[in-house]
Amino acid sequence: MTRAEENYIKTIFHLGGNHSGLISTNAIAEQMETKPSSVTDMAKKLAEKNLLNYVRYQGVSLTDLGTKTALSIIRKHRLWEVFLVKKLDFTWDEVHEVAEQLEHIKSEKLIDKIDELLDFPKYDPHGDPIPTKNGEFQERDKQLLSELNSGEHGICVGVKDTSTAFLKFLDKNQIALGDEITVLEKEAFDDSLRIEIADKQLQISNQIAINLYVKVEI
Amino acid sequence: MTRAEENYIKTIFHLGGNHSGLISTNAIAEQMETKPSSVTDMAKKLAEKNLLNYVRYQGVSLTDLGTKTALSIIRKHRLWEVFLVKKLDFTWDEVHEVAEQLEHIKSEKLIDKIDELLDFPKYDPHGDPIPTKNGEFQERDKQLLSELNSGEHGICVGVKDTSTAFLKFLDKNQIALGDEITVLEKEAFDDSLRIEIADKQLQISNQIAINLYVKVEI
DNA sequence: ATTAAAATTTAGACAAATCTAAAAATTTGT
DNA sequence: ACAAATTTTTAGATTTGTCTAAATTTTAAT
Repeated sequence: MTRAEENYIKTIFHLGGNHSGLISTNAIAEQMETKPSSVTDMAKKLAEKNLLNYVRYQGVSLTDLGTKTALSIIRKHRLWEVFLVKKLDFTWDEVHEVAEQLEHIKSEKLIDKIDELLDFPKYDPHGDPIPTKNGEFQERDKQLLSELNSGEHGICVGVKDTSTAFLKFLDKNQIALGDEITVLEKEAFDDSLRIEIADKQLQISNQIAINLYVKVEI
Repeated sequence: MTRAEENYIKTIFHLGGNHSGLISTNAIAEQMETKPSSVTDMAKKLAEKNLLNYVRYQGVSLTDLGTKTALSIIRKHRLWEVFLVKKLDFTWDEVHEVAEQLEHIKSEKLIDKIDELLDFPKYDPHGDPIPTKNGEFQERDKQLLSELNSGEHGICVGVKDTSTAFLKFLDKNQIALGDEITVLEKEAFDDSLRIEIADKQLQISNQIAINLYVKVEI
């Protein structure tokens, strides 16, 4: 597989192309910052290779082979991210760009050894789950912080937005994965939250709360 | 720089393109298993970018910029090789193929951190020197085992042939970098050698001796 | 010094991945 | 339901890196 093909497969997976519905040419083009006509060309090519189901004028979905391929690429991406943070002291906002390159390295032995070196991590630095070698993919039970009500609390387990700006904001405010967050008050007017984290109180906007995942203790 | 461009620059460096003479189109084509006409095209392109001096019908040599670029790629290649052997338990015959891919990853921070993780190694698993970040490149004082006479001895510091076949042969015969080798007898008829290594005696052909580098103690 | 052989370059073609502009199909609004 | 708007596809062009075949230049031989 070429790098371009792998990038299409990965993007389609992230857009939900394995589930019921079809993903539109436009949606893919927008996500990949390319033109719909380019997507059409590639869709035909990948359908030919049995990686996609492609229905003209309707969109695409991943075949089983396509899904397996996507999971393999995502596995590599996330393992490399963990490697960069744990072994090379990269910060969580620096890893994406480099992992985008490393995910295309072709060597099964390499990625299995990296997995072993890292002691088989289950989540990447942003809290996203790492598929196993067999393509098993366990989505963590989580919800957005914005869905919590006053008095409820949870453990911060991931971010939705992985932009540098957002990640640096979290660092600055000392919000990290694993921290316990309690919602003290929810302001009805703008949906901002007053939260307690590590014995400190903090006021955060809804924009922050809809990009932080928490796991609620039962 | 594209991957193809980087591969040309690296190959030209290995063919000695920084030194006095010009490297022929044919030599490059043969080394890269491509056609001379393709090399001509690329030579023009790289000359345009000030990486090569290109004289029509004569050949190419690297400019200072080209040499600097080549050293940067070789540095990455060799550091990744060390990483694979030291951190991921690859054998020295397995590393080349993967390092050929990893050397093209674009991130200065990444390779500097790998360098640091490995504690700034000076030589790769085949005994080849690793250029510094500034492109300093210290060739080790070494000679071929075949150049030694009876009774002389040296430390094994590198291999000329890095093929799997040769490296596996060395492993099988327990010849490793750092071992002391003494030439007991040189057979004039076929230039084969009887050597002593780690208190064991071994008969090796000239073909082996011309591919093993040793450093002679003064 | 010519000529034959070898090496090198040019010209034209191709595949991959992309684009623009025009055509076709689908969706939406009334 | 049907015209308008939107989406998608097609057709044709472009770039990168490659190839083959023909032409050119250099080298080697007598």
